[in-house]
Order: sequence, then structure tokens, then C-alpha cells
Amino acid sequence: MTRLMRNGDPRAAQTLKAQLRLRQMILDGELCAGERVPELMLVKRTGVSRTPIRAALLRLAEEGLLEPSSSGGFVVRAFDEAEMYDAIDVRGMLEGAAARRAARRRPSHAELSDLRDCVGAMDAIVKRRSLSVEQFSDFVRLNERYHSLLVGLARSSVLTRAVERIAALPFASPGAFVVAQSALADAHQTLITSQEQHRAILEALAAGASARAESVAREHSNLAKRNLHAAATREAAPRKAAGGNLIRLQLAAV
Amino acid sequence: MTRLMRNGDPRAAQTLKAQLRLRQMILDGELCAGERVPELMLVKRTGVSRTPIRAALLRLAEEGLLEPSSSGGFVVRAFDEAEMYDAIDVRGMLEGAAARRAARRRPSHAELSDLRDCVGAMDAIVKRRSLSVEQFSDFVRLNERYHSLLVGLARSSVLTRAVERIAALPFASPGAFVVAQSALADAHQTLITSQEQHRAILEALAAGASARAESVAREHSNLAKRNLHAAATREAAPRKAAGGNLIRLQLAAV
DNA sequence: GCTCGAAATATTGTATACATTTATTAATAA
DNA sequence: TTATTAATAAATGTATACAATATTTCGAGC
Repeated sequence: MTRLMRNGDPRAAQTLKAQLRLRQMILDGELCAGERVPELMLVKRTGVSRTPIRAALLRLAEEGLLEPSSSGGFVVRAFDEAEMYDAIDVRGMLEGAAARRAARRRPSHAELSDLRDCVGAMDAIVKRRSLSVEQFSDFVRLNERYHSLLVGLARSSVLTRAVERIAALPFASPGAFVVAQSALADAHQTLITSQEQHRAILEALAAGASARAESVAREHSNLAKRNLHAAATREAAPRKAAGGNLIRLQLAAV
Repeated sequence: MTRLMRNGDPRAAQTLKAQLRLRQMILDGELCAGERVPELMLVKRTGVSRTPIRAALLRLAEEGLLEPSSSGGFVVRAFDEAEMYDAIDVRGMLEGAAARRAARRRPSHAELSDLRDCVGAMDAIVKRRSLSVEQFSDFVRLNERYHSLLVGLARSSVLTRAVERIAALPFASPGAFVVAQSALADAHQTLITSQEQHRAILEALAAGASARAESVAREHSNLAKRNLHAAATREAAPRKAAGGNLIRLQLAAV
């Protein structure tokens, strides 16, 4: 019985459960922006008691998905389009700084092997003529790994933390951007460009070209902004809808 | 009785109390870096129950002063010198971006009035031949206000949040730097340089000179780094001591 | 019919009891 | 004496009861 509860980290299991479920609810649009999040509702839906619920609420608030209400408790935070651009921009800035620092350290061939593997795996996907949904989501995962590795190469815990925090916002997620479900064809072209930049950054790191590494990494985030813009103009209706589940759109990679 | 508890925000009073006390304990060096922070100890010292204590621990962990332990609970986070430089650097980067955005908006005369007042008040202090401790700490407060106003002028909630988070680290605090208690004379010269940069940024904002605003704001953080370096080399002993209360040094402004 | 107010409800903040896990200590054997 | 292990102690994670506050609803008065 207690053996069954040992899946994953047995420590703070209830809190984690509540946290994941709540985040999912927000991202899925079950909770609309601006709406209060009563603890008892979460107790009913998650089956855990109020204490871990409260811990999860605090965590999500720090993540930026919730904001404290003046009368106590939390409400789902609303993001407008400008804030999304800002978040992507800040991420780009921080990743640019990380790339610069990483390049300045002149990482060894061995240190870059993970990143090279990552780029190689993404190449294998991008080269294909057409992409399935599975391949697309594989690319998303690899892309997140790429960005994570890149930032890690800067060897700065402060920078890593800062990036992780800004990337906790779903629309600013590491190399993630919003794309309409039907736009897979367009997305493929974006992937090619994105991949070219990934490769350029890798080259710059290996060469110790810190300025180039920074500028390409910085530019890389503009791709995400452009994609956000494309998605925003293409289907303005569902996004602006009541400021509601503006995060509901399918998340994909760059 | 309940009337007396209404000092300040009656909401979450116990949590706030615990949070402030715990932060003070960390900054004062009552708790050494790497040390566990048992909840019961805080219960005894603060007089509040475990629930608000836990909330405070979570908050402080998000602030970066604590880090979760693998076996549960939290330990006081240790920072080495490199991380301090990093934090100041990241703050400078973000403030630079904020200054650029603020200047690009071409803020009106009225929008800049608070900032001008702030600079004026700091001028009045810096112009004096010698500084008392009170005047020095007045400058610290004004300086923090200046930085806060500057970032606010960018009108970006994302950027503001990011700066607030990095500045939550005491040694990266808005324009705050570490200075030896005895070095007030040296500090005065630093204040003059700092004030010159404050004025330059203000000018750049008024003129809409975004590039200049950014570069000066960026450079401004180098002053903080230099001061940290000076304090570090001047008295290496107490800071390196066991990685202990490295934050114990008196905090002052730039 | 509408507004203002009071009771009722709901929700949060706090305290505490319980269970499980981790750390410490004591004891025993090699 | 040292290492290993069992037992004790401590600390965290969780659940729930209680108190104070905010919100909603229902009704009275204009």
C-alpha cells in the first residue's frame, strides 16, 4: 500500500500532485484568467488536503501563473500580448548573455558533446520532408534540452535560475512558441531557420566567438516573437476571448 | 486585543512576521550558510505556528535565500564571490534593458518628475563634505527608490518582476553594494560617481536616447561590482570565513 | 422596483495532531 | 577501539479543526 505511493519522489508527493494538476488546469483553460482559485475547489478536484494545496498555490504564484488577491488567496494571472513579447525578449536577453559567457569559457570538445548530439537529433527530424505530430513534439523536447544545455554551459547558477524563472511562463518557455495546430507546414520552415541558429550558436561556442554566440542567441528569440505574432494575427479571436484561456493554444518548439 | 493586531496588514500577519524574522536571521548571520533551518526552531523564536513558518520558508526559498534540501526542509543557501558578481551583472543587464525601453518611450516631463526629485535629494546629500551614517543610509533609501522608479518607467511587468527577483538577493539589491563599515570616506567618492551616472541616465531618458540610457545603466552596475571587489579584497577574512555569514557585512548603496 | 443592510455562507489564515521519514545515539559484536 | 545495527529522537509532510475575514444572499424599507 505504502509501496504504491513510492512512484517518483515520495517526498512531498501530495504537494507535487496538486502543483501539477493546478498548472494543468490553468494551461488547459479550465480556470480563466482573473478567476479566483478557491482552495476547497482544488481539494475536491485533487483529493489532497489544504496544506499541500496551499504550498502548490504559493509555488505557482512564484512561478507567475497566479497572483495574490488583495482580499487573500490567489487569482489566475492574465497576460496580454505585450507581456508575452516582453517575456520572450527577456529570455532572449538572458540566453544571449549565457551564450556569451559559455563561449568566453571556450568549452572543450567534450563539454559540447551533449549539445552536438542534440543538434544532430534535431537535424534528423528537420531534414524530413514532412513531419508527424510525434516528430514535431520530439523536436520540442530536443529543443528544450538544447536551450537548457546552452544555459548550463555558462556555468552560472544565477543566470540559470533567472532563465528558468522567466521560462516558467508557458509562452516564454525555452524555445517554445505558440503555433496554430493547423500550421505544421509553416512550422517546418521555422524549424529549419531555428535549427540553423542552433548550429551557428554551437559553432560560435566551439570557436570561442562570444560576440557571435550572444548575437545569434539573442536573434534566436526574435524567431519566437515572430511566431507568436503570426499565431496572434492568424487567429485573434480565440486568444483575445475574454483574456481567458489564452494559453490554451498548442505549444510547440523553436 | 484583536485591535492591536491590526498594525500594518492584518492579512497573513503571522506569515509576514515569520518571513521578516527569518530573513533578518539569515542576513544577520544567526544562521550560517549550508545550515538546516528546522521549523520548530523558528516556531520557538518567532512564536508563530508551523503553518505560517512553512509559508515563509517557501517564500524565502523562492527569493533564493534558502534552497530545498534533498531530505526535505531547507538550508541556508551559500553564495560564493562569483555568484555575487553574476547576480550584480544580471541586474545590470536587466536594468539596462529597462532604461533602454524607458528612453524609447520618450517619457514626458511629468513622468520623470519623481526620478528628478530623487536625484535632487541624493544631490543634496552627496554635495556635503562629510557624511553621517544617517545621511548615508538616507542615500541608500533614495538610491533604491531611484532604481525602482527607473525600472518602473519601462512599463514592463515582466521586466519589473525579473529585476525584483534578482534584487531580492541582498548583495545584488537595487544599487546596493557591500562596503566595509570603516570605509565611509571611500564610499563618498563612489557616491559622487554613482550620482553622476544617475544624472546621465535621467538625461538620456528625457532625451529619448535609448542607447545611452542602456549603456550608462549597464555601466552603473559595474560600479557595484567594483565595490564588491574592493570590499572583498580589503577584508577577505570575515567574508570567506567558513562560507558563513558572508552577507553579514554592512549593506550600503550605490 | 430599487437600494441598503444584516444574516448566512464561503474562504482564507492559523494552529495543532498524526504519520512517515530521516538523523542521532546507544549498544553490541568483531 | 571501531564498525555495524537497532532504538530513540527529531523533523518534515499531511490532514483537519478553529477563528477571523470577505462575499453572497435574502429581506426590509424607501
